[in-house]
Amino acid sequence: MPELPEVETVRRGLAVVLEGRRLARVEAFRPDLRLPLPEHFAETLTGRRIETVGRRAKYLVIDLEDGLVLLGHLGMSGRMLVSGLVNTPPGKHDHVRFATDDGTLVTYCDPRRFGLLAFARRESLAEHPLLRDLGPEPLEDAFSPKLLGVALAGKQTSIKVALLDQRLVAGLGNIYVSEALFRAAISPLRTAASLTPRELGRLVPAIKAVLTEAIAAGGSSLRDHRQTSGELGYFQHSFAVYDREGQACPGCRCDPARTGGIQRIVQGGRSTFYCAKQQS
DNA sequence: CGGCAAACCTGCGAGC
DNA sequence: TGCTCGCAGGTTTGCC
Repeated sequence: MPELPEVETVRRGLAVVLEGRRLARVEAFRPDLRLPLPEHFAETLTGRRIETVGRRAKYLVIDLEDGLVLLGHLGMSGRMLVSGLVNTPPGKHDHVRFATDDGTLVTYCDPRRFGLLAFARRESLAEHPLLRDLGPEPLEDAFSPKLLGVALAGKQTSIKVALLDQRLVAGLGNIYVSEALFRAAISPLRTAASLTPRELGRLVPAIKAVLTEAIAAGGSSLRDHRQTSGELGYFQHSFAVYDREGQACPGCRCDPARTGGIQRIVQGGRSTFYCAKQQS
């Protein structure tokens, strides 16, 4: 899955081929995604013109004519792949195909089916159940140390788990939380409410920087993420701590064989990676 | 409300 | 080769 940078990479790839095009043919091969595919999914979309391909948090937000909005979430393993038209049968995990009026095929593929496709209306988008509780976009100027401080106030959970809560800030996932906390030199074990203004002043720019750099790299490709072209992102080569248990952290000169290097712990049921020497 | 485990589903690598 | 186990970019639900 895709976190914000991966979804943004996919959004950009889709925008190039979809914006201004009309959907000539839509085929749904199975309806049982995380949420059932909407009734009359293909018929509703067929013939409609796509205006813009946007993003909110980890959701793709595709605006079509007449105020119809298609929401897409890639879950853990979802992909949107762009190709020329083919007449081959869909792959085992290809669930939906969208063909445009100029001969482009977009295939939604998701082996684990944790992703979803849903309809919304433009005029009530912010109130849609999937979007209404989302916190601020971390790359917008409004996402400031002060705003994050308010969101974290009173939270006795760890800062790691708090940053994964999409209601507090929207778009971070397991990779970029570990990476941002490393950059800000803050221990993932700290209580959310315990961060000082000074620390929040490091954390917010760290979040913005790591997301921005990851978007520029086309996201991180560990197992599933692909750009719409099928190419790999390459930000995984820039990880400081994620998936690097036992290795030396880039800021430490200490010998990982002696200090244990980067630690892996479990918080909220998910792996956290950090350097105990640099993060407190 | 908070916190945590389990659930959803498939695939892959490690270890035996 | 083949089995089991643990783990995976997410989110929701149910229980205490």
